[in-house]
Amino acid sequence: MSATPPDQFAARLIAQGSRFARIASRATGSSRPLVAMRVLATLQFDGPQRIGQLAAHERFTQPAMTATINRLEADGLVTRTTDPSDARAVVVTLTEAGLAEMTAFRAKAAAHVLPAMERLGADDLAVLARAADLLEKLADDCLPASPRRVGAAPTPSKESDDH
Amino acid sequence: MSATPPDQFAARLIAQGSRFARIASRATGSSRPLVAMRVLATLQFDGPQRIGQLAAHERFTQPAMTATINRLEADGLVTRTTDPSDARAVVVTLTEAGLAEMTAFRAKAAAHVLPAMERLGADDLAVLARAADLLEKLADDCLPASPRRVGAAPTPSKESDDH
DNA sequence: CAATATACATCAGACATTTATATACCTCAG
DNA sequence: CTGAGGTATATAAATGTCTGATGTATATTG
Repeated sequence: MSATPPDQFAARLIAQGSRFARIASRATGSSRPLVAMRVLATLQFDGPQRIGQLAAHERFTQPAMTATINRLEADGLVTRTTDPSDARAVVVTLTEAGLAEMTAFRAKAAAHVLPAMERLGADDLAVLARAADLLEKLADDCLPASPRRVGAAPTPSKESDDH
Repeated sequence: MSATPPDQFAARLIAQGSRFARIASRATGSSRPLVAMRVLATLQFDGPQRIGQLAAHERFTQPAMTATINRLEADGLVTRTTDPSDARAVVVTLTEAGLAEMTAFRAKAAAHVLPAMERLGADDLAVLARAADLLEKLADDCLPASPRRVGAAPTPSKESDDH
């Protein structure tokens, strides 16, 4: 069943996932980084979040997420409020305009991708739907010790990065 | 079968695909843009390619692909030769070092993702394998009129972009 | 052979991301 | 209640990468 040997499996998933995301996203004409759309979606489905939470979720550095939120805030897609329980923290909330932008992005993505999908069988569509869930889970599992108090090795190393 | 309504399907696939790719790729410690690894993989599996072909395949502008190839060439991962059949064109070829870098990337990706995959059942693994194929096909279908002489509308519009 | 199209390179400008550092706030031992 | 140390975010500086415009060489066509 696997045309690709197991050691190529992960890399192929990374390559095809990123290529599809880029090409489909560009087809929508969106001029915003993909991470911005992911942040908006996270805010929509998981509710308001702290900057640090969002950064960890996307494997971004905190300054990069601050900058991303700055841009979204400047465009009126999110609002920044101080966490009443911790004055250091900032809670980011999706605005009506942000929700509208997400909706528009989804519509454009659907318009450009669904035609190709319609050439697939029901089983393949089910595969893609399931794959989206699995990719989310795999990504979460690849994040460094996010679950609370796991007590695993604290990974003291520096962990270089990419992009 | 679908927890997500159809108009969210494409956007969710984009979001989860890009997030997984980023997180898994960063876990490998690679300091190279993902597009560089995709280019190397393309050169490995599809053989030497022109700069323009590679740019179209990744939906990159030609100057961006030229710069990407410059960096790969500077690191000795690809070589540049003039196409004997067209002196304007440049053919990019994978080197031994380039192949080695791909192999190393695959090994690191596997090392970081396979543990999470092992918690999945055989059916889910099959879903992911199939999904990689489907994502590739969908991405190809989203590319603007790449197939030769289709005679379709030449898409005269400007098509803004992103990232 | 001249006019036009193609393939790639180069350049300038814009952005995004990283590391390092600063600031404000919280927690808690003493 | 005070000060040390940790946490959440902001800011600064450096780096890298993308796009659009343009230049150069080659190919194609009438």
